[in-house]
Amino acid sequence: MNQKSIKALLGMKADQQDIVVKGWVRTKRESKTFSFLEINDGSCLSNLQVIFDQNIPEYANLTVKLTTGTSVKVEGRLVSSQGGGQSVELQATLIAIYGLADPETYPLQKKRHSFEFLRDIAHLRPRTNTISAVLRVRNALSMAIHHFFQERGFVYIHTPIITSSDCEGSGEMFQVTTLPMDKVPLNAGKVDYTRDFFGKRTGLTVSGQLEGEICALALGDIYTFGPTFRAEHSNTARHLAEFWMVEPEMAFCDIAQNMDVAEAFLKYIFAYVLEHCQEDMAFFNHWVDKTVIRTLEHISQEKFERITYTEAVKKLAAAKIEFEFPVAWGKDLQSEHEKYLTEQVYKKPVMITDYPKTSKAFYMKMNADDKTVRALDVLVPRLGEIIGGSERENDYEQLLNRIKSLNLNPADYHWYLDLRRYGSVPHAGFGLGFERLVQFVTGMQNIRDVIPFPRTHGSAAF
RNA sequence: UCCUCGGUAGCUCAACGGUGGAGCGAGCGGCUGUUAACCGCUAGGUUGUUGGUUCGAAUCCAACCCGGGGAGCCA
Repeated sequence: MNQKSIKALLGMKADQQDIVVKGWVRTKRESKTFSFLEINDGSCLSNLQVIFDQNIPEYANLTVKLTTGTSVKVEGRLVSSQGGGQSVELQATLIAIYGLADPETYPLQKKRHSFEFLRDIAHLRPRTNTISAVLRVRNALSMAIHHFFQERGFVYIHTPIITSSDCEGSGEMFQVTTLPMDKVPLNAGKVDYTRDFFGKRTGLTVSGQLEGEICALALGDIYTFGPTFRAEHSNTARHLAEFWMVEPEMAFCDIAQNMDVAEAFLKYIFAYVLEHCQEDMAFFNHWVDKTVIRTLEHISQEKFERITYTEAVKKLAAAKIEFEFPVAWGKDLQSEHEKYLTEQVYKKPVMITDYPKTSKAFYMKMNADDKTVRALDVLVPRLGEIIGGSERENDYEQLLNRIKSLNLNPADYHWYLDLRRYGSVPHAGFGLGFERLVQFVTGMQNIRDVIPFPRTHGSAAF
């Protein structure tokens, strides 16, 4: 027997004998002497139409048992379809059931469900069109990211998940401890971390950047791609407590080259997914956001806008519309400001650089004006910030002064400072929120629907 | 964490102080190369939880729990 994925079958010619398909029933349309099944095996969005009649064993029994969600093996012949919805279909000679799905209790129905409802049944939602398409696109995007960097000679680095370095300013950390929570050892009234597993306070990483810099200053160009954890009480459609982040770091690289890489990176990925996920992307374009394909095609060709923070503030100050939050140099750009720039003024991704030093992290390179740092935010329409990065401060004295002026303890950063004491070079990098990328590419509104098992404040089910 | 809207049948919603309904889904029957199938019938509910106001609460009030949207923080 010739076992095939549905994806492979749908590309084959009719009149193939002894085909075997295994998958799950999506719907059934039955009549007295023959019935239709639609089978999905996850290999692609499309279902395979199976036609079976009373000549196959157990026909009457099968029409009762083959309800939505049932897992089956179908043997038969691939024939050209007489109906209009598909070119080929499987004329079954045998249907065997692996597992039933009681229609009285199986939550997935042959109708549309809200994403909110599907989140409550996250163990079953990958069986839906939208979520399975998301997961296939997610997979393709992962591959695109590796392809892009590997083609350019970047080395894939695995930075630690458990870390003792709190990348200051990157958000609250989840603590990692083996100390007994009901009887925490104390020393002079404070938690005695010398008795903890690592002998010091540790947490889950909020960024692999600092370790990435270590490796970039030895290997040249590197990237990380791994899970990241932030214990923020964020409750929005674009925040997760556990998410995946891509962080390239490049030695002998300044802010301008950093922007070049970020732009080429996004364009490469968009073009890749348009080429490799045509069926899934057509689905998103039809059912989720009717502009996604046009937007991706447009962006993968257009040049990204590049402006400084100061120029952005001028643009906003000249805007004819009234903002809820007033614009002034030195203040952070609000969501409404970013939306205005990407959606009203430029209608494409905007790269903003040279932010006031007060609103950015300590490790960003200071400009000659001593007021701004070489930060880089890449903003996209609808979502806002998808990439955040910078040229790093590579001057030892400057970095030490920044650490001190922010009341951080230089001893905590001794190895980070060492990178500037020994063979320091200009270097730069950025972080891409992987789930935000999936959101942007698919048009999905809520970040919880582009990761198989979302972790957010107050929710870690499944 | 703040603001805001919501929680009623398996799902999506209506009823807005006076005996809780519809569509879809499900079950049963019928019909047709069907494909958002179609036609008929049936079942399905302590209205998120707890307390309060009232002769009477899904409806008004309070607290809590859960969810959506927005904000902040960021990727």
